[in-house]
Amino acid sequence: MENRRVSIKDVAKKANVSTATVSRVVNNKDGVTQQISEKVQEVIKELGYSPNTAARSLVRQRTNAIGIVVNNLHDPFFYDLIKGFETAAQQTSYSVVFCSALGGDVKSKENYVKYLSNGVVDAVILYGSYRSDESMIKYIQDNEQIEFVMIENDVPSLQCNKLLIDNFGGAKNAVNYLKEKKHRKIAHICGNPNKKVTIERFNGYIQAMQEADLEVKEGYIQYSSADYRSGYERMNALLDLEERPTAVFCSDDALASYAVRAALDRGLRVPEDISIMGFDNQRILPDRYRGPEITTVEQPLYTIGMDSIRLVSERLSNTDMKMPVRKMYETKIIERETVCEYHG
Amino acid sequence: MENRRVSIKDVAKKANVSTATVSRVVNNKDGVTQQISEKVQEVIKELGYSPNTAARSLVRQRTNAIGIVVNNLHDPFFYDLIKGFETAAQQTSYSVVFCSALGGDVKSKENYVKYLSNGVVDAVILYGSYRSDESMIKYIQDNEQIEFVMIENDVPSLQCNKLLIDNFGGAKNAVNYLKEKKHRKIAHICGNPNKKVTIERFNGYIQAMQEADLEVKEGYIQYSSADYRSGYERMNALLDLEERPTAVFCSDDALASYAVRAALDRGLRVPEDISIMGFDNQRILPDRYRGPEITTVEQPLYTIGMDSIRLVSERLSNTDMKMPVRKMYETKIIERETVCEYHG
DNA sequence: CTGAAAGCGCTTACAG
DNA sequence: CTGAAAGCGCTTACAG
Repeated sequence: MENRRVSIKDVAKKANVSTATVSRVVNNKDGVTQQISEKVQEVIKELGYSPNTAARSLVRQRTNAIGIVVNNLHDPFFYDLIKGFETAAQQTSYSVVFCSALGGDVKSKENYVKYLSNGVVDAVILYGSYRSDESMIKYIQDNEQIEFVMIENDVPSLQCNKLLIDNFGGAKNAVNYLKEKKHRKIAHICGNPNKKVTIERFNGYIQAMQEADLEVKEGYIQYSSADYRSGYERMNALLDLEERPTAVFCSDDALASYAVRAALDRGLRVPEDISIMGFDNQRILPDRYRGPEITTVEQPLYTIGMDSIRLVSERLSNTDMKMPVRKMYETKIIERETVCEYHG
Repeated sequence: MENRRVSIKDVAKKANVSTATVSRVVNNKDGVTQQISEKVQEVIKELGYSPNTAARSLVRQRTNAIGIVVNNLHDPFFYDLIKGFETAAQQTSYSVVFCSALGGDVKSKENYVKYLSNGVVDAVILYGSYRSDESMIKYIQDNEQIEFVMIENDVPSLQCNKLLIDNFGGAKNAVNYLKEKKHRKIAHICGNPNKKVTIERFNGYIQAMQEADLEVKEGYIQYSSADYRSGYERMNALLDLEERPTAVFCSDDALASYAVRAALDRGLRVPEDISIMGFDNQRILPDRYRGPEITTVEQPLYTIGMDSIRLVSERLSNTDMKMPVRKMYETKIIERETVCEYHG
């Protein structure tokens, strides 16, 4: 900490050359005599010199780094996404850094976006869609000189790259799948009300029910809180209904895992007595869930993680690709243990 | 991307003041007329200016950021650690960024350490102890002008901060716990041979066995590969032994989860027929483990995550704390479902 | 209270 | 092939 870092000047002086020459050998530019180059490299090793990233970024107007920001990095929900990021990161020459805002802390998330985009990275990848993100969105809008990719957040006013998931279609498919299994009384437990995906999936449920001419009975729509644990009470509310549903589609797997617990705790069998379906194909469920494996809708997070980094590195090297990319990823039903055919 | 970012010069020109003045209002320094300050702020808002981090870091010789590097950020093993980092991060004014090297990729890890320490952060926190980390360690040695904290890696030659876990003692406690439960035939499945903790825990096992005058019988020590799934075969090898152990202490929970699977698959009951113990208190086990909950040794990763960030922010503001900190964290036995008393 | 100037540590035309 | 100089975008003594 105390003794100043060794700078390019130090090695220039010691090697009896100009800083320009040192810079050339550091960057492997040709036009330096073999002999001088060797001498310089020797001094570099001796002094343990390595170039200052901030200074370099400043003059190059390029950081060669990519930033990712999410909420709750610790959440195992991100397992596949992060793995995708890591895998692509390893294959690129960019350094990639992750930033995380705890909970739904909007201010902190916005600060990270600002921090990153002001000269610490060349591109930022943003996961998630909170309805409270507006001021951040506004900031991004005003700073379009950096590459942005929004994952799973379709803000119409934003001209940046978007990697989207077909939540609406996925939810419809879930309901249709339940319908194929002969269920008619299908309920829905909505997810975190702050997240936009919740609405998209809710709309998918409604639409599918309508198209299938299935009635959404009184009480069949249960609104959970931001805490997925509330899936437990919501399920209980459903089970208390006079006209109990035979299947329930939950907005996400964490919620579904709690719904299953509730059913099990009431002595019901899942899926024999009630079918339960989730969304996400989250391979790691919260709080040591050990019930039956949850039938769900998969979103391809691993692929999206990979694609986002690749997209950004391509765009960063091809300065001519100007139009932002917009891509929608399809979902897939994963059949497991919590849904079976209804025998009425 | 195309149109240059707005710089301090742009706002200075537009506001008819010097860049010095703009800088003063941006940094809330007093000595600027109310009137001028307001004018400048107006222009800043209008132009959407925010200061460039790289430039600022360069002149301040301070980045106000902390970097963390781990292997396999996606691994749910990090749940508590990351949560600790996040929590402390939220309470500090530093920006914290995570970097991850996939697998045991030493080169990539080293590159991240270099990248971060060359002017992108003021301190780097490093988790983990691979025996292959030597060249990285050497680099850190040569660059002690930045704050480093090594978590769970006691490199004697390094003069940096160290937050250590008492793996040796924890392993001893595990064996003693098993002994209290009347087990005499206690075997051990070693962990990833590339990690130093494996050795420490192994040594703890040996030492405790000796002190308790318990025999380490032929075949009682099984060496797993770097893949925790090999816990399965290692357990089978143990169960094939003529003199079968009645308890096995595994080097980590992931390994233990596979050991349990192996026992269960052979029709044995856990713990009635064989007791199995892990290490880590990893709350999320791999591959949808659904066996009995594993009795284990907890390492306080949440606390360590918090402490490391706090430590570093303190040291960064108190320039006089020169001696690096070295702290050892104790472990704790967590009793769950995979160990019971032996009735011989 | 305000600005001109130096400097943080680099890179890169431009001369020679 | 090599170096002097300008400049990236800031901040901060130093004058005034």
